[in-house]
Amino acid sequence: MLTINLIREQASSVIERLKIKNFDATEIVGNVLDLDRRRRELQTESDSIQAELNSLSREIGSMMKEGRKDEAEAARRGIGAMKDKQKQLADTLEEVTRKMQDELVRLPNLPHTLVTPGRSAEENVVVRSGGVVPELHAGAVPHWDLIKKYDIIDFDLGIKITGAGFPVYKGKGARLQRALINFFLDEGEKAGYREIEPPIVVNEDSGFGTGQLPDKEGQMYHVGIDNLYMIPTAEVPITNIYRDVILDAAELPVRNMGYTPCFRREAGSWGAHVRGLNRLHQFDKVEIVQIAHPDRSYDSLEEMVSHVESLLVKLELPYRIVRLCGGDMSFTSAMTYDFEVWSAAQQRWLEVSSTSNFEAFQANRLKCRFREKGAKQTTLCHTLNGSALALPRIVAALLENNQTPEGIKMPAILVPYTGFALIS
RNA sequence: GGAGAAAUGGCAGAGUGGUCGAUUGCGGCGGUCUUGAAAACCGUUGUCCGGGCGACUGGACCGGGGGUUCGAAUCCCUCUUUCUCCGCCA
Repeated sequence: MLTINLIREQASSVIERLKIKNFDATEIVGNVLDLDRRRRELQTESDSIQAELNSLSREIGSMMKEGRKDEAEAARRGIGAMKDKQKQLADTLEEVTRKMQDELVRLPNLPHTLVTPGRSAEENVVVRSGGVVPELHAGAVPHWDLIKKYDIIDFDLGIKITGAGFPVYKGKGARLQRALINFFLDEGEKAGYREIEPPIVVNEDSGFGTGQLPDKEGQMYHVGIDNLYMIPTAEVPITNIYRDVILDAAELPVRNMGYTPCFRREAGSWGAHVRGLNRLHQFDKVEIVQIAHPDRSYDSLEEMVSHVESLLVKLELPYRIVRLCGGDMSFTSAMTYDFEVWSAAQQRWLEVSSTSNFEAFQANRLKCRFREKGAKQTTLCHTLNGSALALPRIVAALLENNQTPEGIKMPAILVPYTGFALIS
């Protein structure tokens, strides 16, 4: 959510910058400004009547104390009309404030000035790439065939137990999951992230704090009986640690990470290109989260990008890093880097990480602030997060790119974690 | 799941209808003293929204929401959470 101050002070620049995201904000900004003006007028009026009521009540109090009962009674009778007026003003104020909030949450975050315009993923900017695209042997197949051949991931069993999109990992397949999770967490710890094991269901306040609610309600599994949501990413619980928190500037940046399963309903997104591990309802992911000082949040973003990149290098996967164009960015992001690995058997890039700076957009909802030493005022923090990494497509790429007639070779870095060098 | 008790500022803990945003202690910050530190003493110390160039000033908040009243931290309703006892249990 953008701050009202920003809109009040820089309305035209807000509208201009949102055009990069192909969003016409003219009408909403106009409504917000009107409602804001209205809100402040109402508050001024309401406050002054309330002040008068408060002072009258105090007078009545002292009259009672001094035993001037008749005077008190008279004053009491005169107050009714003023009370009604105040009640009405307060109600209107509440309604106008709520309307303004409703408008405000419809505005996407402003893209950073480096973000280029564009309509779709084709217009994303490739920042750099690395790794070597492998030459596959004749008869190489996509991962959905490999997992059957070696009996390491079973979709049919998942369908039996739960439903489509809930795979069962078996034997070396399960061991590979655990190996990757441990590898990612160990690397994260070396990079200065504190490990968190959060709850994987969250309440409504948390869903609102990171922006999943109310908009993306349908994307989350909802446990109706207790009104809890299954997390779509560890970003939700880990970022919400800092909801309603005021940090010291010296603590920034805060670096946390966590492994969790992630649950996504992915309503309506099934079809071609989502076969096998490419899109699931439940998957594993290690997420890194930073809370940063606004002046240094882009340093944090670069640091996170380097960290994610180092993981792909160590896993010896061919990858590229793209900076999303305005049209491909999420509602909440100010700048996003996507990481894609080359899937040799599918002959396409698979997105394995999305690393973003949300600036103060999320922090404003979360009320996550910091205070400079000695300062009276608080300022909104910047929040950032990135996948480091999501497992399924990494597994898909590892299986496909490393397949040989003898079996699937594990990258050297993983062998101590898996306990085997070959899936055969 | 059953019965009872409770929820107040960073923490501890007063306050049961009338200048209470809230006594006090601890912690934090600033100062005096000291070569420095400690101790002692003095001062200061919540958040949010308005008005004002500013000095300053109005309002809200005592777990959340609603109600009674001229007036609510204090009374009533409701939800949530915590604690104690019983039951169950990885």
